[in-house]
Amino acid sequence: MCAVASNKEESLLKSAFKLFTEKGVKDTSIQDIVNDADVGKGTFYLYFKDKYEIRDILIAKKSNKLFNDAIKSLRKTEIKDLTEQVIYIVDYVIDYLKKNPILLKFFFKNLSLGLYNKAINKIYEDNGLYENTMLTLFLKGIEESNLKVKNPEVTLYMIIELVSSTCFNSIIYDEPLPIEEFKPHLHNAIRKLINE
Amino acid sequence: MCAVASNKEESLLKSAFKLFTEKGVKDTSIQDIVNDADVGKGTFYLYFKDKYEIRDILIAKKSNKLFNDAIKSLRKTEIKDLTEQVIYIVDYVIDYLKKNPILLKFFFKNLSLGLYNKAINKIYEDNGLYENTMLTLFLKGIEESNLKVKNPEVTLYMIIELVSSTCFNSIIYDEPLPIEEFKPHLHNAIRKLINE
Amino acid sequence: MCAVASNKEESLLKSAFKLFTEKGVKDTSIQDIVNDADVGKGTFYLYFKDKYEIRDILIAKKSNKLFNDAIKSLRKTEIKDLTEQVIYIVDYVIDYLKKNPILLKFFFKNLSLGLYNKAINKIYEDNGLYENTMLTLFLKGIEESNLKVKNPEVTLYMIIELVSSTCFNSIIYDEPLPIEEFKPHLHNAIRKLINE
Amino acid sequence: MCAVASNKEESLLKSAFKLFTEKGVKDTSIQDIVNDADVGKGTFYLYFKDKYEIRDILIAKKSNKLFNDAIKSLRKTEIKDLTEQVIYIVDYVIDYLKKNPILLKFFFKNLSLGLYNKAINKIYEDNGLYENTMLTLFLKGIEESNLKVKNPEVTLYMIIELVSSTCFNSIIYDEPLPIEEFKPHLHNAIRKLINE
DNA sequence: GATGAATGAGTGTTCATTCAT
DNA sequence: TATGAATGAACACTCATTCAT
Repeated sequence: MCAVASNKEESLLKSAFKLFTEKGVKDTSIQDIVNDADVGKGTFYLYFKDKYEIRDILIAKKSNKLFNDAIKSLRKTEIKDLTEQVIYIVDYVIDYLKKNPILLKFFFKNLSLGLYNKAINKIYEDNGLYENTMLTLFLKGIEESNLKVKNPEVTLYMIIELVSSTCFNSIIYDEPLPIEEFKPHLHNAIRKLINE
Repeated sequence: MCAVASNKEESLLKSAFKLFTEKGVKDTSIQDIVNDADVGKGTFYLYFKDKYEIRDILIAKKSNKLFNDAIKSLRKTEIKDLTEQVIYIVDYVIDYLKKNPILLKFFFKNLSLGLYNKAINKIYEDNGLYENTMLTLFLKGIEESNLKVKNPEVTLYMIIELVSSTCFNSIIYDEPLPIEEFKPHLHNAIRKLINE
Repeated sequence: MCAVASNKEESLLKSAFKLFTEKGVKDTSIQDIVNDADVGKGTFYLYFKDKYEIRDILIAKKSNKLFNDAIKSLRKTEIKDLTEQVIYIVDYVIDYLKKNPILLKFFFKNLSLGLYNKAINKIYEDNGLYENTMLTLFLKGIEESNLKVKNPEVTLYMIIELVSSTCFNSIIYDEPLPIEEFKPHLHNAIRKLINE
Repeated sequence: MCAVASNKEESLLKSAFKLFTEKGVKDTSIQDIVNDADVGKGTFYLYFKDKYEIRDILIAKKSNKLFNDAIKSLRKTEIKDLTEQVIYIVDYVIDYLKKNPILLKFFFKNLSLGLYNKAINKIYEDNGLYENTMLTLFLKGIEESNLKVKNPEVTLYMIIELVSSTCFNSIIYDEPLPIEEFKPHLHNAIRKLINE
């Protein structure tokens, strides 16, 4: 009776995610996806325009979930300082991705974490996924604290880009340092970027 | 007298670069390259393993040239402060890419500016391209100055990743700000990251 | 009281005609037709075997209407000479198709005007559309006049084939002459073919 | 040493013709053609743009050959009267097609005999196939005779269209008459159309 | 070293048709 | 009667790679 997402659509998303993270988007064909989902090829086109639409939907859903989880977890702590809150979330995400390097590769190979990506944002909006973003958290945090951040959007943007572009190499290749050694530098950099 | 790269190889590199920046790597076939270079298709395989090898070689060569040019230009100025030297180079590169957005796309869509990328670094080494890197400049600069930078490699790495990941969107999409408005924030961030 | 064609069937015929003349038969899918008719896909198969059945029905109905209109219009004139009557009808049809080149393409690309086409004639019979054909007009005309036409069916057949095969190129491509310049030659040819 | 048409290209043309006449152009896929020709699928695209290019080439070649043969045969006769020459050629073509109804279908289903078709004419020109056309024969014939034909191009055009559109049904379906019974009517019609 | 004809696995996409509801 | 989700065979077309010359 209740509105359930079609089984087939769900299967396709599941299989696509599995294959994308296993073999990469480029090396996954639509044939692979429908084989794995055990549906007809035409069924794919009933729900998605092409491989890239399903990819973007997956990035939006998965990254939204990850950030929401991070924020939920933050809420359970006593951390009040905004800078430390940001660092907490960054660490939460890093730790999660450290344990899921496949997901890490999937995210980073495909349009960063998507927080500022137009195509992805479109999907967020289409699916009402935008309740608790880092940005709203950050903006509220600045209001509530007595921090003076000149242009908070830009600052957060720089932090996210810095984190995402450095951590990929650090987690995957231990370059320029293994992630655990790199973290303090990153925390330090974040503190400098936030504080005047 | 010295070993000159074969005419054919040179032609292929030239044509590949032209086509990659015109149409993108994905939409350039090996057929396109050999047609433009006016050599046989088999000849391509005499010099390169595949399309991606020629792409990586081009990124290494072109980015090396850009940085060398930036450093040469810096030498002609009177700037002595290391932080300002880094900012000068960053601006030099930004201004260059602003005028060559196609080159920008080519670099950024393909493995960042490549300064810390393994595949690219392999090529640097294979071709002895590593004389005047930003890193040696930076390290020397710190020695000569009385700056206290704890881990200069990591700091420079973070600066480069921050610059490259933010500037692409800024130059191409004016997001989160047009590049000229974004620059002061970037300069500010670089100053914070370098200075204790 | 009498058997009215189902609303759905009527809708499908209407939509199919619209789409066939807009985009051509080949480029119109059954999906297009049922979308336009606002009925379910399965409904199509309730009334028609496939796309080509609906096409043939449309050709039969539309060409029948066009000839009937031509004959009605002829009746309002004072033309008594049979040859001139045939020419009048030919011109009526040409003028109509000149104003509806899309319909022209639809007719001609699909089995001539259908007057002697087996599949189409089958439909004429199935639908009792055969009251006022050119053939009966022509045969009656010969009886009533004192013309000596050896084999009137064959003669009319040749005239119709001549007209239909030449006029398509003339109206659409102005080849070998624009239709208005071509008409006198055609009239002349018809006169020769009818008169001994 | 001498310029031979590639074996593969020749094979493809041969197989395509065989399959087109057996099953029709629409029901022949490129896969069918390359299977029959025993070459790789890519080889097809080395020589032809698509199915329709190979079709048009075949129509041009085959129809050119047929008309040339007809004219050669005419030269061996003593027929001097232009009208009778035209009728001779028409009969030659009809008789040939009567014996090759598959070729007949192939021609007629695809753009008439191609004498006035733009796409086909392009191929004629590209291949220098245009030495002895019916048109040049007809024009010369009129010059040499003392016939008064107002617009010979248009007249010949009408004759060819009349013949081709009527004979198809006559040969294939015996409608409106079997071809041998229809011929006299056709001859008669041709005589009327040529003579003032 | 240099060539380019030949290959065929692989791709994304379409669409007539079925059938459980 | 009416539906439309599901299907999968079929399609045209691409292109990296090979290899005989």
